[in-house]
Amino acid sequence: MSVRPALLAILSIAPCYGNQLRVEFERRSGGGRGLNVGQVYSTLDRLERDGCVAKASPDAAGLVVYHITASGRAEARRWLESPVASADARDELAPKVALALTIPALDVAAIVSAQRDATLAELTRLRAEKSLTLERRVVIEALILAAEAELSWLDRLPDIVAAARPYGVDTDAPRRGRPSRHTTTR
Amino acid sequence: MSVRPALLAILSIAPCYGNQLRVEFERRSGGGRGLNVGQVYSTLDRLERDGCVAKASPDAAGLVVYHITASGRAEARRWLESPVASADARDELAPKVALALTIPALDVAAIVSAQRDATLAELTRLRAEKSLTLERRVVIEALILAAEAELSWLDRLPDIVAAARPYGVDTDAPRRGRPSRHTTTR
DNA sequence: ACAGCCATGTAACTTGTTACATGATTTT
DNA sequence: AAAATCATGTAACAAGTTACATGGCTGT
Repeated sequence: MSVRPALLAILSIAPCYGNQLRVEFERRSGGGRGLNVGQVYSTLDRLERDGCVAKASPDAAGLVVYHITASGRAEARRWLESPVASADARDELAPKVALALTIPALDVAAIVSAQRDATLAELTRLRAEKSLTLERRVVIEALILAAEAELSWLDRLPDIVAAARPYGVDTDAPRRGRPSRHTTTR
Repeated sequence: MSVRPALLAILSIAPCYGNQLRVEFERRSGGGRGLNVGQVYSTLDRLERDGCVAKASPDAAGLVVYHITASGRAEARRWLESPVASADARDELAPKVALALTIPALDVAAIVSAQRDATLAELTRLRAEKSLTLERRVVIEALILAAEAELSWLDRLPDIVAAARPYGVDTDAPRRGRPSRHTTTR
């Protein structure tokens, strides 16, 4: 999953400092991807340069907290709400939905529904393609099967969520990796 | 699909010049990905720096032809023969197999078989994972469905190839995009 | 002749990745 | 006190992407 929009999405929940973002990223995107801290800082630099986040001076504990800006919040929402392009959907979609599930006050069902539409459209397009070469046919067949699997997964999502979260579990605010004496997150 | 090993694999068939590699790459990897020529040249620079290819002086027609070296050939073979890691398999595998199908004297069936073993092992591992968090469960489910789709595709491959290539079609040597008066490829 | 493509590059930029340096805090 | 971890960075590099400059060749 691309790092930049994901960090922005996490910052749209609550301000975070650098290393906290790494922890939250891994926790909320379903693991499977270790994120190097260094990349968090360089991504934050670019986000700040682009006016998506603002850097606060180190607080009493020496932590450098970043806040999201209005334009950053808009970019995060755009990313969350727009379907993943089917080309890179394979490794991009599931972590994104996992992350979306941890964001409060977000209509994940609508996002999933939009994604379903997009994937179905793509599947139709793929099936209609009159593939000429063997190579193309081979690739098309893989894309079709992947799109079908993606649809199955999208349809199965409500059950997975319901099974894991019978009543509604608090997954709201970012937390520190290890408790410390510093000011708590909120 | 990653560009570097793919270019190397093409060069293992026959020497090529820069723009020819772009054309061959798109033709042999089943389309779906336009490759910028600029990237071909910078990739060739790195390959030359790493001793994988050697640059010839411009020929009579002004074309700069690259030849693969022994170590480049070894790298290409390693890439072709080793299964794709399941993390990035989704967009990496199909184009790679498509490309492999266009390489003469290559045991594609063995490659596919090795890939099948790897994917099956991965699927078993995924199913065994005791996912704790909802996010992880969501991702795992997507990976399982994708792996199953991948297995279906691998199993269907012989039929696809047989259907498209009843007798055996020549897909050997790289060719120029447009015929020209220059020396032909071989 | 002129438009368009072929072919070779170069430059600037984005994203991702690893390794390292530094200091503070926490645990043992 | 020593070791491990937390936290903030920096530097170097790999890979991909786009845009542009240049010159030659081709087709109309």
